[in-house]
Amino acid sequence: MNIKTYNPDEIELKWQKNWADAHAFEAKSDKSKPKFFGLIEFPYPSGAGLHVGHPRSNTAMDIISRKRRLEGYNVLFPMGWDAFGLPTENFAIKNKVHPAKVTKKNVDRFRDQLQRIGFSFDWSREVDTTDPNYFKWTQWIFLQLYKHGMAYKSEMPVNWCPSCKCGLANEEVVAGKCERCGAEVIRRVKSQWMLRITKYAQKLLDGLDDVDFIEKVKTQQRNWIGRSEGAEVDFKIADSDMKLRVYTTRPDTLFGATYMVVAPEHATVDALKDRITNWDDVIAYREAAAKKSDFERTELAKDKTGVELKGIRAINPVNGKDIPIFISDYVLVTYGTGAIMAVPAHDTRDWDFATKFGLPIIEVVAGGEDVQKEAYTDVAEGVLVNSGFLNGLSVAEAKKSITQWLTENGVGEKKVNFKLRDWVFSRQRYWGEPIPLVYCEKCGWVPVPEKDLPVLLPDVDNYEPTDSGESPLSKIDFWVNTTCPCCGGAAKRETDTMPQWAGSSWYFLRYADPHCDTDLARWEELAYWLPVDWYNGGMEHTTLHLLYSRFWNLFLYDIGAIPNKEAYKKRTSHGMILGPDNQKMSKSRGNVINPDETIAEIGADAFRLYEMFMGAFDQAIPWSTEGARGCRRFLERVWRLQEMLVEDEGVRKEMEVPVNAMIKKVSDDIERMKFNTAIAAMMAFVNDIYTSGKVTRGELKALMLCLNPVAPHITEEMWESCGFGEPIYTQSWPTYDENKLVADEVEIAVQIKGKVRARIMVPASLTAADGEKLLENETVKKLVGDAVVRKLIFVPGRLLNIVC
RNA sequence: GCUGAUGUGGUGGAACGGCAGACACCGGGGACUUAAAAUCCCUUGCCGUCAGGCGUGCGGGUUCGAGUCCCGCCAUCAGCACCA
Repeated sequence: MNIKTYNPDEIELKWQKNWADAHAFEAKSDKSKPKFFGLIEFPYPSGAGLHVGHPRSNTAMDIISRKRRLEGYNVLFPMGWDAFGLPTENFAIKNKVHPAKVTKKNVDRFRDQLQRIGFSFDWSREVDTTDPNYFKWTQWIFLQLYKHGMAYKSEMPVNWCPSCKCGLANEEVVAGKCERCGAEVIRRVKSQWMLRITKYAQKLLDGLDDVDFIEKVKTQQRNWIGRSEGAEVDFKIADSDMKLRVYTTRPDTLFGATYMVVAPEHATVDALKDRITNWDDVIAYREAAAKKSDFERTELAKDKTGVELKGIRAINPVNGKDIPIFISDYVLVTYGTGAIMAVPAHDTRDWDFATKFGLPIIEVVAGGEDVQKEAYTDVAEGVLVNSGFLNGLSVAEAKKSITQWLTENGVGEKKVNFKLRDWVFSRQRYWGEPIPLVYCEKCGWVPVPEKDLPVLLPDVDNYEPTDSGESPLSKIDFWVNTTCPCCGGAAKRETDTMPQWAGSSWYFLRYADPHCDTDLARWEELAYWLPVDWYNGGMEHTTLHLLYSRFWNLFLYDIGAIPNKEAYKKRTSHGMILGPDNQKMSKSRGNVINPDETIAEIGADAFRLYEMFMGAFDQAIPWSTEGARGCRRFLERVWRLQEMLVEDEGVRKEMEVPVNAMIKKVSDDIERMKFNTAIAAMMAFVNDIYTSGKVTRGELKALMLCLNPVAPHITEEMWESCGFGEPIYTQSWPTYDENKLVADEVEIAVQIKGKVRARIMVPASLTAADGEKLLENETVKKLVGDAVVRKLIFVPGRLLNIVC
């Protein structure tokens, strides 16, 4: 047989065209088949093009999707573009082009790159968040949120990035810096649209119990939502009718509260202004605290500062003692009630503060060391002391008892708090979805009627951000000025746009029915395709996109807009690909690997193979150009199997175990995302064939089917040139025979007291009870010698351990 | 500080409590070549001439048997970080 040399360029382009012409990977409308919806995060089409990180997640889900198709599923594996966003806008401003043009160019480039890697996306369902037919529904969802009281405008301090000239969500601030540009974030009071995600805190938490997310994703979301159970307690202000309410998770320690602390901005401080004798100090402290950025506030965390509010005292409701009140920025106005009771004996921060200010430390939970030297915070052990009717109780019992007491006496109650904050949803930017509301002097905020959606962006030349913090849209009079849908009078459009997270918060729903113009997607399509069966993506989105989109999905379910409660059934995560120097890839380090160049050198199949073989899928791995070449070498070896092909449709007796073992290993490992060991199993199989000197058609077919999801082009080409029949994408996933996974004879290790002394061949049929028989084996006899066998452990197929 | 993860050859990494280092990369040797590349074969944890010994971050423990389980440390990475 005359075999051509392996030419990936040629065969890869050939098959990519074949698949496209045959619509091979389009999801079928046939709903009688079981469905599989595989999803990966749609990319932001940046000007830089794809990097080698993208294909890791894509290839993994492509492999799973291709396997599912062979297993008989109706598969939806879509791709789209999360195309609104700052870099495009900045590039457009700098180069004086419209962001829509930049987006189109970038999208085309991304699409070409993805197609060149041979992903089996259903391109007929491509979505683009900047397409008016798409963002019409993003705006529609916003209106539903608004109508259900889930969107509100609020005058509040926001995280402001002075470089992007834009407000940021809490989730977008990393260590006090802007997630995108790295500039120091400052606080700025602005009127912003907010989404009431806090109302869904409990549902977002509960939903995690019903889904199959990898544990670290669940943990991170739980921590971010930050539920805590405790109580609110009222402390009377002495000689007045006023009360100061605190939140505590340790109501059991109420007898140990020796002072109170309120956040500097707390309203009660102003209400008591006339009675505070050191008001100047209070003002000075407040101003100093306000000037600190969030970053400084955390940096100085260990060093507690504060000012006592002189002239006023609070009364501890449980024992009537009067105690001093301080302001300090270690208490946050945004959490709980913005005020705390301080129990220095059992809280580290209170202890630090009390020590610095010479305040009394009273032990109320016994069991620790000296509380004058260190706070005792253990809640599991420890017994209440110095606490009146709580004495002798455990912490858990005391919590229950005191909470009941507080409720009965009308001075407090049980309370659940969350760390989760509402979502700042306004951006003062041009390249985003306009918020579909107008402001009318007479009617207030009025939603744009749904029939008038989408609200399009005005087509103008100038959309630079303003220094005043207003959106660039605010300068475009013809767009801003409109009529009130309610009274018909003059009104102005909202000029803020939505954050980039808006479009990505529901895109998975759109894939079910991407061309629908009557709904965000038709009910029956959603009912069939959703939820997403398997969603793979980056850990960096755990508390951003993944949480936001779960929130939108839960909300849409609650208002009856969609049939599914949780968005994603299963979530997994891939590790990052690092540069060859083991550092995060970045332009400035100069360690970025370009996928186009790699594919030009070794081909898309080898590229895909290496992306999956390089290491454990969920761990960060440095790129190795040599390793990638090794994968090309493997494919060359596979290609040359054609020269060794013999006319035999079956599997040779001696190859039965290798073939069945490979099929089992590959089948199982793909499901566990252990792609590296699945590939290793195929390599081992190819090595076995080379050792045997030839390959039958039956053996080669098995290999082609197993390898196809990872290296689809070369396998289709070989399948065709060997005359194996219709293309692989129309075939079925191979099955294995349980009875043919082990040979008749197996090698086991012989150990004496746990140390390996020899290896012998024994029949595979031996069971654990047959250990005695092995003492008759010549090798074993020699090892044991005259010694008395005291114990014998035989693990069939593995080892014989003799204790003597 | 809290939460989670990780620690195995020169490198990436394999190992249901059962033969540590599968599968690769790099390196070494050989074959084929006028030569090189490609390819094929052998070799490749460390120490030792052999016998053998030592080896999975460190120290203990459980077990016939521990990379794996338990206790106590150390280091690295990621996320959160004054959340009462």
